[in-house]
Amino acid sequence: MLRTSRWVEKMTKSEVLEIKRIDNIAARQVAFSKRKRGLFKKANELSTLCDAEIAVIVFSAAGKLFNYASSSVEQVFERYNHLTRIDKLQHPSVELQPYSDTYNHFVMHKEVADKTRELSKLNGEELQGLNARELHKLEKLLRKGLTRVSKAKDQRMVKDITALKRKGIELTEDNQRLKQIQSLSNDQGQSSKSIKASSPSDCVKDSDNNDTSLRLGLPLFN
Amino acid sequence: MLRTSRWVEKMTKSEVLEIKRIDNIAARQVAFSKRKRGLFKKANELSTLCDAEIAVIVFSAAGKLFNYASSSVEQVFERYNHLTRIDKLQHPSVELQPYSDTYNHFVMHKEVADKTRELSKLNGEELQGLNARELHKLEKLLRKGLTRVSKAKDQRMVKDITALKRKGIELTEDNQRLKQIQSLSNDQGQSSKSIKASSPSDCVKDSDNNDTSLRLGLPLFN
DNA sequence: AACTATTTATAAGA
DNA sequence: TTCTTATAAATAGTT
Repeated sequence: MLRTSRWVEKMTKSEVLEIKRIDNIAARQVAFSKRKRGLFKKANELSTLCDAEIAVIVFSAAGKLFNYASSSVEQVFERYNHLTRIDKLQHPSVELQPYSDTYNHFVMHKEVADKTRELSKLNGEELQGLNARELHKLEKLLRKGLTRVSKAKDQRMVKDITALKRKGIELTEDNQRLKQIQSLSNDQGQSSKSIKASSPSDCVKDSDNNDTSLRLGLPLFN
Repeated sequence: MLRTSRWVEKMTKSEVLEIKRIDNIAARQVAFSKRKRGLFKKANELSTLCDAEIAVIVFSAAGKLFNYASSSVEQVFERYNHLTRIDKLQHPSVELQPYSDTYNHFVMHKEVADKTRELSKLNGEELQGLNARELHKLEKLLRKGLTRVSKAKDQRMVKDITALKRKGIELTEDNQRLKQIQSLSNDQGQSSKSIKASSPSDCVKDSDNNDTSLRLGLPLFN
């Protein structure tokens, strides 16, 4: 009798405390506040009692961020990424699950997705998963690194182009002087020859290069 | 009497349940296992009941990783970084703490360090915090993005340089022809004039540029 | 791992 | 939000 009545009582209670989304907004907010506090307290106790490094990140339904960490969230992130990336590189197959905890059934199906996602990221393909803001951030990072590396190359090339232009100007000037002199010569009686050859390459090979010629030997890419 | 005895009893118990590191290794491991399970359960309940997105990352004293996440750890990381970076950029001063939870006293001093670290990362300085693997990955990413963006610029500049060189060669050839013609003229009796002016710039302004001159108007950077 | 005594968390109500 | 209280849940110690 007593046994039965207690069992019925328990069933009734467990229905009340069923773990599913609380529909009443006010009740949900109150529960969130209380349980969040409880969760952080538990995390802190576990960390202290058992010498564990813990981070708990919570986003409320409204999107507000709360967190607890025994050290710092960033430090835990780095440690996590470090470990899982090594694991993922060493165990790319899903079967070799390196994790074992009593809540694997919550985590398992995510781990599969996470691994494949992580791997494809590592391969540098499939950046589609990243949102616009993430991509923007990546782009800015790329731009920043790009700037430094390409600046050196640009400077080199600009220098080359400047030198070539300067040489070209000098040559043009020389050319014009020569033409002037020639026209003076022509005025003095000699008939003119066509300045331009039919093909410039005709005489490239046998031209020995003096100091105004354009064999600068600029290394474009080294 | 009863009251007093219960109070004394409670004091004794509370000493036993004091939150501090458990020295006995076996007891600590058992507690870790039990409490980790409890923590993940609480996290799952909070997530389900209150529609919250949660990640819990736990490193045991031995360094083993355990985690629970309502969605995925990576997803929560991204959301966290997303939010905190915006916050940190908008509120660089320590006084404007955007977070309010009951465990701020655990988190506060870390947030200061985290913020400065995060900011300096965004500024592209102090990449020292990243390990070799991270840096290598970043480097590869940078190289990849760099390749695409700088390829266009390179092609443009190479084209410019090639064009300049070609023009220069043509000019040199013309120059040599002119010199040849001039030497022929000199042989015919006229005394030679110095080809080079004292300063080339002397005649730059009044030279009207013909088709072989070097006013190409190449846009190096637009 | 299972049990139990006890503490702790928390839902409901104020 | 905070307090109170009844009750459920977690867990330390023990087996």
